[in-house]
Amino acid sequence: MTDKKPSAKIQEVLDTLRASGARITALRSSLIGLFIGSSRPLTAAEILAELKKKKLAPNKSSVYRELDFLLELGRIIEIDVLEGMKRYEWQPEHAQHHHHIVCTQCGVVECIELCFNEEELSAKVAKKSGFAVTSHVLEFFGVCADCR
Amino acid sequence: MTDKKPSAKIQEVLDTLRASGARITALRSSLIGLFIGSSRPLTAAEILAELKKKKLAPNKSSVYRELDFLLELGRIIEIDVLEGMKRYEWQPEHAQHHHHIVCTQCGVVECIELCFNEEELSAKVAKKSGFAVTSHVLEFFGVCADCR
DNA sequence: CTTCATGCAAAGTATTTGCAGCGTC
DNA sequence: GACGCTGCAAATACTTTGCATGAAG
Repeated sequence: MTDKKPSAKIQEVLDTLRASGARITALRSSLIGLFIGSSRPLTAAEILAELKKKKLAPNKSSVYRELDFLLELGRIIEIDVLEGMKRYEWQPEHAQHHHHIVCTQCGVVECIELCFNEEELSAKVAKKSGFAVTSHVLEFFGVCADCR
Repeated sequence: MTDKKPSAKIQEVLDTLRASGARITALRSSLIGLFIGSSRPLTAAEILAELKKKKLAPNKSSVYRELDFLLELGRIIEIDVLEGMKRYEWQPEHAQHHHHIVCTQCGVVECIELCFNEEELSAKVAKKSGFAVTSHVLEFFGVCADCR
């Protein structure tokens, strides 16, 4: 699968959704566009603000419901970097498991990929705890280059 | 420093607090006792319930304020395992940095110590992101032995 | 014209704050 | 008796829900 222009990518997603019986509404397509165009995870408040800029101004309930919808389909995932609110991140088809680093000064959140054996670590944890380990969360905190 | 009976340990903590000007109240000593006697991180609601069992039934504001108090002193730390509420964990004097595993069925939270080089990992992240990495959060999810 | 999606207002959950009174030292 | 601590009620922040209306297919 080759890379596509964002607009083509959005169209592809919308087509798939429509084919599965979902309606394509202004909120839905704008929100998906927003996610695809964003390299960072977004909060509900940020989404609301961004959509307002685009003259959409949906109700917050609708945004939360849309997030639930995309979550259930696995199109986005929920992440939590201890800010007291959740962030949501688009999952490209072959999304690689990755982590985030949060600037404790300005709050910016960036994605990072790590190259260490997380499988092995999970296996260790499973052995130690007796749990069947299904997932994990690993987030870093620090001060970004700009804030230093 | 040798191990002490919980009650002796509590007394020691209370003495230090008193010496620094804090008052020793029923809530304060019970809460500290609760933390010292618990091997797992607690939520505000759990604390409230436990104290009620001990016929204390404090107001939730007081519990939250007491948690803030202990947090500022570094006697407890805040942890977040994506439950929508915070957990608080007692920090023994030479507390070792560790992690948690949460059962996605019954919600039980256990502590685990990992033996892998987290310093090294943080350094890698710092290099990759350009951030000055100050801390990280690593939590595991799975199904506990009882729930399987 | 049938569902799915939306707006609105109200409720829910976790936590915080202002303030007057009480308890510890 | 001074000052820290407490209860209470109200406020805040984020998210969820019920219900009637609206729009996509």
